[in-house]
Parts: sequence; C-alpha cells; structure tokens
Amino acid sequence: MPDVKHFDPEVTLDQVVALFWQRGAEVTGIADVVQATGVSRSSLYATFGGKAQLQAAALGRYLERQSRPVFEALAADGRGLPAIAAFFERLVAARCSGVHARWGCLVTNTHVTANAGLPEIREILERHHDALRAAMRAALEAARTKGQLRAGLDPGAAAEALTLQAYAVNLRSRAGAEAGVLLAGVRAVLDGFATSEER
Amino acid sequence: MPDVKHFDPEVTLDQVVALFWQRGAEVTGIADVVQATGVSRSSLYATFGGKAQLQAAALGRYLERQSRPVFEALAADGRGLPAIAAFFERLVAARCSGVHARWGCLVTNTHVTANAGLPEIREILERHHDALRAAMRAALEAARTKGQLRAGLDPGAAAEALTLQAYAVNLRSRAGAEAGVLLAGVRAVLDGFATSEER
DNA sequence: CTTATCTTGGAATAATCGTTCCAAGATAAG
DNA sequence: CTTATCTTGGAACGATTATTCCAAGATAAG
Repeated sequence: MPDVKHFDPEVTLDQVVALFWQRGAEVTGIADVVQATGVSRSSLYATFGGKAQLQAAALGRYLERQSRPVFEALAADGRGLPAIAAFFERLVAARCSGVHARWGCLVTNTHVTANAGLPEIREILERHHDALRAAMRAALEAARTKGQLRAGLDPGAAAEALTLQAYAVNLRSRAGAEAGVLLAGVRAVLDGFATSEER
Repeated sequence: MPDVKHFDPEVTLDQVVALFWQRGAEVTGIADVVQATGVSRSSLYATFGGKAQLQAAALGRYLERQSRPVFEALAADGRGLPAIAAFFERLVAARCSGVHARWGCLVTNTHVTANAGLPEIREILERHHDALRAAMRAALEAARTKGQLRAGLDPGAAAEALTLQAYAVNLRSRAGAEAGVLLAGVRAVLDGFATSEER
C-alpha cells in the first residue's frame, strides 16, 4: 500500500561520494547534497539518517567501488614488482589527470578530518589500510618467488612502506604535485627493494 | 597617545597554532579562538584581519617554529643515513607520544583542507615540501660521500621518496597508527637506499 | 589633567549549519 | 475508488558561522 521511493539511493550515494571526495565532506552542507542530487532533505534523512551516517556510507562505498577492485587486481597480479609499478603508474595518472584529477583519495583525505576519530570512520580507515597493505604484500611475495627481491628484505615492512607511499601520493597530488615527481619518488623506493639485476 | 595592545600577538598566534593543529582549522570557529586565547573578537580581527589570514599566519608560524628547525638540523647533520634515521625516529615519537601525540602535522593536514587551493596557502605548502626535500637531499649527499649509498641511486628521487614517507607518517599517526609499524616502513625504504654493508 | 588615538568588550548582522516537522502527494493493495 | 502507508517539498528550528559596528575603556604624549 505505501508509496515507494522516487529516487535510487544507490545512484544518490554515488553522487554524494563524488561530492565529498572532490570538495571534502566537512565543508559540504546538506543543502549542497540536495542541490547536487535533486533529492529533498526529508528523503535524504529518511534514507541515510543524518550527515554523519551519510558520510560513513559514502566512505564505505568509496572503499568498495574505488579502492577494493584496484587492490584485488594488485593482489591477483602475479608479475611481482612490475605489478606494483603498474599500480602506482595508474594511481598517479588517476590522481593527476582525468575526471578525478586533484581530488586525492577520499579515504586518505578522511584521515585528517575531525570525525576521523569516530569508531565507525576509524574502522573503515583501518580496513582500507589493511587491504592495501595485504595486496602490496601479495605482490611482493610474487616478486620473491620470481627472484626479483633483494636478499634480507622484510616483506611486511616493505608492504607498509609502499602503502605509506600511496597515501603520500594521494595527499600531495591533491595539493598539485607533478606526476613525474611523484613517480620518481615511488620508483626510488621500488628500486631499493629489487635486486641489482631487476632494477 | 594611542592605547597599546593588551595582549602579545606572538603568544596568541602560538595558541592559535596549537588550536588549528590539534582540532583542525576548518572546524575551529572564531568563538573557539576567543575562548582559548582570551582575546576578544575585535582585537583578533584588528590584529590578524580575518580567519583566512589567521590561518595563513598560523601555518607560516608552524613552518618557522616547528618544521624549519628540524629541517635545518637534518640538513646540517653530517652523519648521512643515521641522520635520516634519527630524523624519522624523532618524528614518529613526536607524532605518536608526548604533548602533540596524534595531532599529525599542521602542514600535512592542510594539504587536504578546502582552502589548500588558495595561493597564499599553496605557497607555504610548497615551501615546506621544498625545504624538507632539500634537507633530505643534503643528508643523502653526506651519506654518498661516506659511501653509505648503493650505486646508481638518484639522490633527488630518493629525497622525494623520503619526504613522501614523512607525509604519510604524519597522516597515519593522526589516525592512530602504531609507532612500530611506521618505523618499520621507514626503515624498509632507508635500507633500500643503503649499500648491503651499511644496512 | 586634558586630549587624541588606539584597543576592547559585547551586541548585532546576515548567512549557513544540521535537523525536525507537517501537510500534501504518490503509491499499491483490497 | 477507497484507504492505509510511505515519500516528498518546503517551511521552520535553534545553533553556529564569519564579520561588522560602536560605545566605553585604556594609554601616553603634551
């Protein structure tokens, strides 16, 4: 008997992700969301509950739609170091050019926001970090079996180092860093993990 | 003949730095500044001009008082790789424990804020980046003369990589990352730059 | 002590914040 | 087509935003 929603919450959430990603969630008001999505305040609150929950939902969706596929591709790529290099080349390209140029990464950006301390947000941040580090580690293990890694390298520490590099790329790209500079930095780290023959 | 200020602008600016650094400038209102400093709105506006300029002034002061001394110490330290290691050990300690634990770095945090695009802010961000990278490069050159670096290492790219690592340490520490994990990541990068005898 | 000049406290501004509320509209089952 | 139930548009809410304004207070020179 009841009425049904006049909009698609999935589509709306995608629009909210874009909004929070580009402008920043803290400086984006509900009025902005209403204008960008065409959905009224009432429907927004009835569907998502409030800004904090909308923010958490958008962050979770970003992780699933933007980050996770790339992480899984990296973890499944068996090439070793070339897979990691390709990951960073795609990352830098996505951060510095194209539709999302200079937007940074929503997860990285969220690290610095005021509500980063909330348990619900912190959990997603940690999930993102663990997923990326695990993917990096898988790629490093593949590199190891192919004899691409120098002796004595700790894969866990190396995976953490590469994950940190990715965060920094996201951060600096939003502030206008040049793609070439970022890639050179990444390449230096990667070369340090390789055998002298591989680099 | 005129009246003189009833407060010390230098002291006030230091208090503002602490406020913006810990809480974030975007979510800190002028009312918060008034309460924390004890200086009235009128005096604040008469002295600093407005929030945007207050923010730029605080950022500039952070760079001079917090960052610059450490950068200069790094650049002047002639030990080479141990100097860089010491820099990161102090950094991680300052970010994860003590008075400023989990505050991150004001400059790093500002990369993600909405007004990071303003020319006045962007300039300070770039100044900070150049200063840190130059200090890293100086330390790497010292390492080179001491024969600590592996053959074929590009000092510029390596300096950029280490600078990026520092940003990531700042970012992740604010979100609660463990000191040991951060140090392990840094160590992995540093080891990759060293000769097999040095690491 | 008068006076010129700056500073200060606090009220007031208009705009925006997230959120709530309710009447009007839309839906689909009976 | 009636009716029960949800959705929707939009007004309204109190709180907070950055900023402005002005009278009252404080200072130091003459």
